[in-house]
Amino acid sequence: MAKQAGLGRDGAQVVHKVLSLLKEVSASRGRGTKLTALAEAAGLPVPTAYRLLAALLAERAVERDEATRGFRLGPLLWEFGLAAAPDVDIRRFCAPALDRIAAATGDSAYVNCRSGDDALCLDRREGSYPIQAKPIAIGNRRPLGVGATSLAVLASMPSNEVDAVVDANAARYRRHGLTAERVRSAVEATRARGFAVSTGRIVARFRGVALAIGNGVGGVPVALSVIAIEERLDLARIETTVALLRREEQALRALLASEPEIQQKGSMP
Amino acid sequence: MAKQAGLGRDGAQVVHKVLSLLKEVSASRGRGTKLTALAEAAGLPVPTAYRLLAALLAERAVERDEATRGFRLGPLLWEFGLAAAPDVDIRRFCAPALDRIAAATGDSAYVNCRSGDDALCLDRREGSYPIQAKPIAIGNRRPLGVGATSLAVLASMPSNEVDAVVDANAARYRRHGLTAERVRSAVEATRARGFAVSTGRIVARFRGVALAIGNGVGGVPVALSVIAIEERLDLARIETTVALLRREEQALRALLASEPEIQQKGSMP
DNA sequence: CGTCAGTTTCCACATCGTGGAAGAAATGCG
DNA sequence: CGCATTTCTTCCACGATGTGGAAACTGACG
Repeated sequence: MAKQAGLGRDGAQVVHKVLSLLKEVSASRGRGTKLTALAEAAGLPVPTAYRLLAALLAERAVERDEATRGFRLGPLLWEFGLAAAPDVDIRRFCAPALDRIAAATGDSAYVNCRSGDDALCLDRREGSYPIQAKPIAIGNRRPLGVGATSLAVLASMPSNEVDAVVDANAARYRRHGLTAERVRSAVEATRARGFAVSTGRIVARFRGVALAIGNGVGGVPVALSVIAIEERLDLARIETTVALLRREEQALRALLASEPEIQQKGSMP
Repeated sequence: MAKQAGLGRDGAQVVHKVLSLLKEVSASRGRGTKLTALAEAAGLPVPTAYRLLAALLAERAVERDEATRGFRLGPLLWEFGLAAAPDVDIRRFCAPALDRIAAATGDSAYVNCRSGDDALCLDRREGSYPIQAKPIAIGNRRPLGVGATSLAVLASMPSNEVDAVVDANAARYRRHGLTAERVRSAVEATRARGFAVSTGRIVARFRGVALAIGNGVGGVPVALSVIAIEERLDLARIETTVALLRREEQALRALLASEPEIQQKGSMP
């Protein structure tokens, strides 16, 4: 009753439900996400989510941690991933820069890219500093605008797309203690400032700074970031870190400009 | 009308249809598979396949090659793959062996594993010989029993599972010029012989020999293979190649026995 | 042993997907 | 070229299939 759109939608809404669920399953790292949480996050009634997840479970598209009863993505999706090598390998393209950033700062460094209405963690390097921020693992996703890296990605997109995405995500922001309004002004602030910092307390006690790579890599919005505990990322350190990020960003941008078409068909080695 | 099962199946059959389609999309390499072919292979009416694929297209789960009108897996699935790191990294485990095999023979070497009723190409090395067999790319799948590598995987499985799989695949074998009968006797022959050779002409002018790794890696049936043009793989050469494969297989088996739990959580580096 | 959050089953209802058929496009062939 | 053939896309009446509220169940915790 009262789906979301009342207009002549094109068929196969189940596909959308299933993929929403899978996106939520891949949203967080660790021992998996509980049924109830997934259902709520995907905007589905619990029994519906249950039925779909049960079907996905039978096909090995998701797994269930017997201890915590949490769902994670299953081997079938990993297998599909093998066959679905991306046309532009953003990950490989950014890897050297990531290495240098993590080495220079000693903190965790991340690359995120846009994936629909989400930011996706493409890669990560752990620095040498004893207290590491690992709130996000490779493959995790969160709504565009939630968290420093994600916000940097969002802010680098054309304004009309930003509007569309923020509207689409409006409901999801609540779960992160945000609103569409706050995200919109955070985008403004990011653009004015030239880089992004964490919006609110996404993960307590951690702070991040992030910088988008020009207007994307191969048409896909991308951002680099450094995340560390609050105490460590004080104003002075933010300044140095941003300078470092900007240097790497410019280097990557130069590379983009020189190479006619960034390396194609990267497969996953 | 007359689905396949008439019994009180558990819900969400759409999930099965969607995943069948995706499996077929990932079955073959190259510029993508045509709608009609996918529909037939997945056992769905064309309009149904069309609707589902259109929905998947809108969500970036599949892409369409504008030139050939063929479907391939899309970036969303690659992204899911990032988050769905397998518990046992068979690929990494077999990599050194693959390297050695390809180097020693000069031909293409493959690792396949079981994935449901399919064999999945996990990894591949190209040898130095000028004429290379590349019928199969990483991530491609075919029904268990079709092709040397796939047959070796199948034959290494317990007999009751073999029966179940062959029954389930019966309809699909036709599309490869095989029957359940022929596959069953090929399994017998493989077990008697100790290794598998290509069943019929899967890919014209090529021949393969394959050997399963004991009874699997971390519970998953796996096989190694070498594929070359027919002329090259004559009887004498088959003997040498099998000996080489067997040596590698024994080495891997020894490794498995020594390591308590083969490397966990391999992610995809 | 009672409470509660999370999970699973149930089932009457109607929505949503279904697939045959027919209309468009694209492709092949004479 | 223009007709024939294949492939793709849209349409739509039908009813099977998925839906989701409610209720039973499980087991963790106090």
